[in-house]
Amino acid sequence: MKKELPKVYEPQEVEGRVYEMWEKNGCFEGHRDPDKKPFTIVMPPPNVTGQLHMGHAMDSTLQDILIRFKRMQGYAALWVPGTDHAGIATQIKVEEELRKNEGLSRYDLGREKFLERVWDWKHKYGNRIVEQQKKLGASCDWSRARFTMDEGLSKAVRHVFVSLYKKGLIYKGSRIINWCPHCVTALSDAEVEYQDKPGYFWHIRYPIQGEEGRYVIVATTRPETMLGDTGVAVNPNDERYKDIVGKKCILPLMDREIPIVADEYVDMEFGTGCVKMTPAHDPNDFEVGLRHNLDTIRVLDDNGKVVEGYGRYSGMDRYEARKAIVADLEEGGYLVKVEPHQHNVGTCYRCHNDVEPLISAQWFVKMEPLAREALRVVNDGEVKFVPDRFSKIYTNWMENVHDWCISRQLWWGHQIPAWTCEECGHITVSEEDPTECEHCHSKHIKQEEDVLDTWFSSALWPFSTLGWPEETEDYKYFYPTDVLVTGYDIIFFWVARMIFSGCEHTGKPPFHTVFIHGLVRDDKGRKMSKSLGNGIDPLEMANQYGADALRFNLVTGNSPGNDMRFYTERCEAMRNFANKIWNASRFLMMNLTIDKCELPEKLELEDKWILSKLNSVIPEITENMERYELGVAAQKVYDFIWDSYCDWYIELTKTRLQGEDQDSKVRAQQVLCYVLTQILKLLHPFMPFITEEIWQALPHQGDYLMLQQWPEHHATLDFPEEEKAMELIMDAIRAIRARRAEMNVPPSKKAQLTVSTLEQAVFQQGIPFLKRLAYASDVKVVEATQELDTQGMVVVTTHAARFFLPLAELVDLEKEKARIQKELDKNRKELDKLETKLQNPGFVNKAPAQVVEAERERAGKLRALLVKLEESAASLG
RNA sequence: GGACGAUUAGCUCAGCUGGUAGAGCAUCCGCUUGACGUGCGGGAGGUCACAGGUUCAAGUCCUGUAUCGUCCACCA
Repeated sequence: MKKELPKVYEPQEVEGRVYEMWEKNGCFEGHRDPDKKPFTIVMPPPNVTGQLHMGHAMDSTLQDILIRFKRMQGYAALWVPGTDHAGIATQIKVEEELRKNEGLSRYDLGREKFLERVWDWKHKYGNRIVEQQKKLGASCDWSRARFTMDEGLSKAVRHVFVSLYKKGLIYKGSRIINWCPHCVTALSDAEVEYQDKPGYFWHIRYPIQGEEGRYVIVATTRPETMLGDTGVAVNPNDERYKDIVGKKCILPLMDREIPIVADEYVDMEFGTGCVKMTPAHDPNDFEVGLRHNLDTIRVLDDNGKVVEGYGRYSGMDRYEARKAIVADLEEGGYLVKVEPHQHNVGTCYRCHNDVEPLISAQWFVKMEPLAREALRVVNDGEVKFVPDRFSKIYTNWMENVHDWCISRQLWWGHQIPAWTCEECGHITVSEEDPTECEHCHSKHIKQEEDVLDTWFSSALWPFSTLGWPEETEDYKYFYPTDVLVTGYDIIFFWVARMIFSGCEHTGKPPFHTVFIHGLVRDDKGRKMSKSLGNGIDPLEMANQYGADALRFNLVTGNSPGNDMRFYTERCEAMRNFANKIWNASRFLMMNLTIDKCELPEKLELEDKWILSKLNSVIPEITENMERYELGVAAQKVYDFIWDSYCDWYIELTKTRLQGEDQDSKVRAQQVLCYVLTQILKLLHPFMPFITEEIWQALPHQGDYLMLQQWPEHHATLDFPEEEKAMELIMDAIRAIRARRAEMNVPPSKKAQLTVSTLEQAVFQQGIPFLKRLAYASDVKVVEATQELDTQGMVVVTTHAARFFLPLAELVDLEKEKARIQKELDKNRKELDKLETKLQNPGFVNKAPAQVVEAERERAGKLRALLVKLEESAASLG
């Protein structure tokens, strides 16, 4: 069954076709099988309107590797894909389009019409990212794809909301929250990004009432908030201000009397020790205000403008107002000084405008009771982070978590299922839309306008996608899921919330392992971003080098949880690797006369060597995979393929393949084919396309490589003796090549070879290999004790043998002596070190026996080598 | 102010439970060896940031220092 393959692997020609084959034949589907163990991964749902970036590519690749591996191991593997409605992100995008194309705002359209537009948008672009995932080979069960605003998931959201509300874990309250005046919505603490920004520290004089000429100086970074000041605080232990506590001061510009209170919160060392209190616009002031009964006066509206009633400041934007107020303070003689000041400013994670803390009526999830269990499952190891260090980040956050603000002043999302009675004011919260107030039965009820935080629905993702709250078969079989793969950047947003939600609503943590990866950065180590324009499109890379190469690039050369830099050159290197396998397979197929791929009864030395090596690397790779050391596993596959299989084994078999012995030829093919098949399986999770394509062209049983059994260790294929013998021959080949290279002897110039050794049998077997790979025209193996006429010979030495080549005319005798001397020195030094070690009773007594034994063996080899080198030196005179 | 990560070959990084320092790229020499020049063979290049400690043995474990980076934190 000879088959011609193109000389260069063409991923573009292969990938689409292979993917379609898998998909059409249901290879990705997860089947509930009572005889199998389930293995489930839910994909972190990308934004429905998003485009695939390198971060997604890495995330998906890692998940696909895991799921393919587990599938081959015989698990009922299910990878659930889907998309997120991404409240703010999507709404902003559609609003921008609307403004650009039609000059309209969402208010012009009204809620209903606007939402229709967003759904249109979703239908138009929602599938784009799905198609992009497919290009990378993602083996998701697309028939189970979900969207966070699907009917079923929306039902889960409502169920959870009602349930938490009934337990008293959701409440509505007027609290100080983070507000984005640009997005015009409340944000949760997690959605605020703090940035160090240069600013100023304005020192302002507040006159003390009734004490002519006396005043306090407060310092602020946001002078515009003074409009809402309702007090000044000092530390109760501060001797400087003891006498003024309880007095009042006059708020400049406003001429308002505000009390001076004493509160431990104030740091005496910092600034002037006097702090202006703006309870409506600062979380700390809010707390102080509560303790001292200060008024709350909100001075900024939802758009960040000064509200009515503040004269010329009203209607000004907060920054404009800041300027005006500072100018007025200066004019009024209240401004004492201005200092440059670096401070931490909260910004909106979506639009990066400064967040304004303000008091607003919002809905919250009470976190403390939920956090308790979420901490326990991680502390008790029911949920493990890989790498482990992220569990600390998680617990640290969870221990200090504040109540979660879940209402958003948006339209796109799950509308809060709470209805306020216009007559009695009672709030009815219900899974079904109510027709009347549950308290007074009035029909005049109105649903909350706000929607829920996007992360409220994503928090339910591991179970809502499986049909929960219904007790579906999928839910019963596949839940809890197994591994969650995601970047460290959304541990708080998402992972933490999934864990407490899973615990609370399903009674179980949603997964046992959180596999965290880092960010993909550009070649200079910068974050890839739209504004920098330094993003590298994964699809472009896949197009150019193949999805397999891209995947391999993304999974090797970095360790879990660490960021990686993306180098196009590495894609190229991986493309070359794919091509290498392709050509190895091509070579095999060109020589293929068998139609069944099974091992022969009789195995040659080199066959046993490769099989034994394969046999030992399989469990290593499996273990690495199971420990999420995917990069290490990939590296081992890479090395085995390129080094052991291609550079050595294939070369070793060439003599037989091109020889006369038909049986031997067939057996070589069988072993080549067997090992290649095993290799393809090991490589498949990493490079699914090319491995499947080659496998399909090889003799095989079964339909698809992706559904084959993962390779296992076979005790009958361990051949330690043969492995060692083969290594002796390989050492010889390497040494002879090195010598020839040093002397610039081209391979075409063959030379007679005499082997002087105590391992005659081994080297007898090695003759064909020495001929082909050490460029020997003829090989003579003699007993090491035999006297040889080595006059005019170049000698190559390994610990097992000495090799003589009649190439002396090519070598400078003096240089040769120097070379041998150098080698002698090096090895003597090495042996000295070893012998010291072996004479150390500490080492011999305390080190494990096998380590000591290994060192003894090494010393023995070195001694043998030294003896041979000395002989060589002597023969040169 | 806390916590964490990084520091290994010219560059980018691996190195799992301590046991003779590795890869890719770059570089140098040689090779049309009938799978592959997206290749083959050979070489050069590291006192594993620094200082202590534990150990028979430390790139690997512990303590501290330095530099860079990230996250968290209400310092006006």
